[in-house]
Order: sequence, then structure tokens, then C-alpha cells
Amino acid sequence: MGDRITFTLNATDGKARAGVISTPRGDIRTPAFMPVGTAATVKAMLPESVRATGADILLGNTYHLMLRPSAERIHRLGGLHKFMNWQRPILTDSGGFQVMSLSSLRKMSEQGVQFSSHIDGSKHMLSPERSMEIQRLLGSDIVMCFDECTPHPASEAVALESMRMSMRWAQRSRDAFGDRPGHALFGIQQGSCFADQRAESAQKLREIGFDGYAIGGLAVGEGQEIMFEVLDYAPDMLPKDRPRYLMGVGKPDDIVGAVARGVDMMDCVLPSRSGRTGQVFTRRGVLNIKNARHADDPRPLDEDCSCPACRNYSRAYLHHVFRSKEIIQSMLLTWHNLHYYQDLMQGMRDAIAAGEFAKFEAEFHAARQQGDIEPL
RNA sequence: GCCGCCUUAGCUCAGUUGGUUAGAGCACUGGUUUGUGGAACCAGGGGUCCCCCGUUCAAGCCGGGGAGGCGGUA
Repeated sequence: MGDRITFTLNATDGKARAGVISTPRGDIRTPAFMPVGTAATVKAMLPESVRATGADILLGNTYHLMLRPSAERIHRLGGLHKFMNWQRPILTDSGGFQVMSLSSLRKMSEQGVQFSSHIDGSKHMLSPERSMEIQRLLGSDIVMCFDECTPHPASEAVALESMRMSMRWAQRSRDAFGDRPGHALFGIQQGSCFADQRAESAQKLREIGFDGYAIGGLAVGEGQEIMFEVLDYAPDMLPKDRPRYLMGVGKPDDIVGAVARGVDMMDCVLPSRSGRTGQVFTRRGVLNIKNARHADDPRPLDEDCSCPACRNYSRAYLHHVFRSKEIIQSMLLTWHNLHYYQDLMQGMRDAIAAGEFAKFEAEFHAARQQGDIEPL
């Protein structure tokens, strides 16, 4: 472990890439899936349990931690890693997603975005400079530029204006970040679903220069077909020798499709959120544990899964604790979903290393075609 | 025995001066979730309004009778 963050590509197979991001806090194997721990916790999971699923890195959030308990407090308490008991790498989102998701609670200007807290209504200014400061106070290993996640659908004119402002903010983020050995700053490409805008955005980010490059503004309601159309060209516009991070994606088939198109990192709330709401991801697709058909089923969610929920509990038990709103259901299903996602990533890394990614993809889709196991 | 209160969806209950196809919560059956405002949200099925008679253009609602339940009192 050196004191710089480096990216090493170990194998490629078609556009798919496998490698390692080395950081002072440990390696991140790519393609990587980053569980989302917005408020200094992956909900319903202990950090050691998240690690046990195979996660190398977590995602935290500038906006939420700024509001509560505040970046300054976390800094005084020794930083986010110590605070939440996760010593491995953390990537923090800049608050750019909340510019979109909380659009009714904010006012935007060239300078930045003023949010009214969804917790107590208090006013908080987020700018590129402030976002960099907060992420520094948190001790984030991979810092994201402050941007606007352009909503979908956006007209060409609106998308262009949004993208260009995000690029100006990218320059300001770069300037404010400065030189911080051991910490990385990632730029974020925007441009909605317009190829010329994606190209302009990528060019601008390359001119500024970043440690990694994200693809933003996707998985915002456009659907997989359009998202894949963009991913057919957008990753190729970014430097080959730096990690490419597709923000906020996605469902398992989104992830496989993204890796096939040259993406190295992803994050998504789905495995954790769905775990809490009863939706389960398996090799054979999704199932909902609350469905009545599971009530008497002694079989595990997935015979071949090695997570605690599958090793030690039946569908009938998981169904029961979900219906009963017992807290353990969130724990077990989140664990399973995160485990499944990490298994999926490991499978892709192995397949790329072996030059068998196409075969992996075919088997992935074939297993899902089968659907869930036969009802009893 | 007498007095009072109650009876509407599987459960707990709303139902205005009588006025379209009688509602809610929970339960039930499904669905949704993509850089977490989410232990969240959406949709659907389900009723001989205890029974009978009457008044009325019209009764869950008003009147009479009956049945069942709860409480009080001899």
C-alpha cells in the first residue's frame, strides 16, 4: 500500500475490464460494486458484515452527513472511517444527486445550491468549494465533483446548459480539492442522452484532469435501452487508464451490461433498499419474499448462495419475519442481496481474467430465463 | 326481571339534516424501487349495514317488534 491512489488494469475482454484500484486503505477490485451507506451506515448491516459480502469500498453522502451529524462533528470525532467503523476505502457523493432528487427543496445558481434541510428546514449552501471541504472533513478516499445530476427527460438545450454548468463546477471542484496524496478526485460526465454533449463533457473533464471519471445522469428514469445506448459510447470517451464509475446503477442486468461496455465501478441503493422491502435478487431473477407462495417453503432463497440468509434460513422463515416486520428480515435480506451483488462482481472479474466474459453473460441471462424455483 | 349502551368488510371502527355504485386503519392478494427525503410507496379483492315489518319518491340512518353482546341493578 503506497500513499497514492493508482489504477492497474489486469485484463480486458472485449470492452470489459478487470483491475485494481490501490489506495492507502486497501485495494478495490474492479469491476466493483459499492454498497450505499448514505448516513454513515449501510442500513441494517454491520460494517464487518458488509465486508463479509465481499465489498471493498462503501459510498457515503455529503448532503446527508452535512445535515446530520455535520461534517465538522465527524471530523472532530476522527473522520468518517472511524466514526462508522469501516477502515477500508470510502467514496463520497458530492450532493449532486440531491440537486436532482431534492429539487423541490433547493435553489440553484451558478455559485451553488441552497438546500432547505429535509430534516428541520434549516438552510445549507452547497457549492463546489463547500462540497470539497465537507468531503475533506469526512476523510473520503474518493471524492466526487459537485455536479448537477441532469433530470430525465431533458431537452437538448436544458441538458447542455446543465452539463456546461457541471463542467464549470468540475473546474472549481478541481481547484478547491488541491493536491491531496492518498485521496482521489473523480470528475463526472454529464450530457443526458446526447452523444455530442457527452463528448464535450468528457473532453472538458480530460482537460481538467482527474484521478477517475464518472458517468452521471443515467438511471434516472430513461430505461435500460436508452441507458445502454449511451453506454455504448460514453465510457469510450473517458481515459482508458483511469477508473470509470457509472453512478447509481443498478439492477443486476444493468450492471452486467455496463461492465460489458467498459465500466469499472458502480453503486446502487437497490440491494439494500430492496432488502428492507422484501425484494430479493438471485441468479434466477427477482422474487418478493412477502408473496404467499413462500409461507410453507422450507427451501432457501437460493440453494447455491453461501450467505447467512440462504445457509441458515428457509423461505418460510424469511417470509414470516417479513410479515411480522421483525428487524432481522431487513438484516438477512440486505445481507443476501449485497452478497448476491458481490458474487456477481466476482464472477465477472473471474470471467474477464479468463477471457470468458461473453460466456458469463450468456449464462447470466440463461439462469434468469429460468425464473424462480418451481413452487412447491 | 328491569334499565342503559351496542350490532356496518376477516378484525377494530367512521358514517352529516334520510339522497349517486357504503368508507378508513389493520389484515389479505399483487406490484414498484437505480450517485437512499424510503423498516417506504402504489394498486387490487372483500360488505344480505344482525333479522322482520312499517313510514317515505328514497332507509346504514326514522318508527315498531325480535335476536345476540356488554354493563348496571334487584
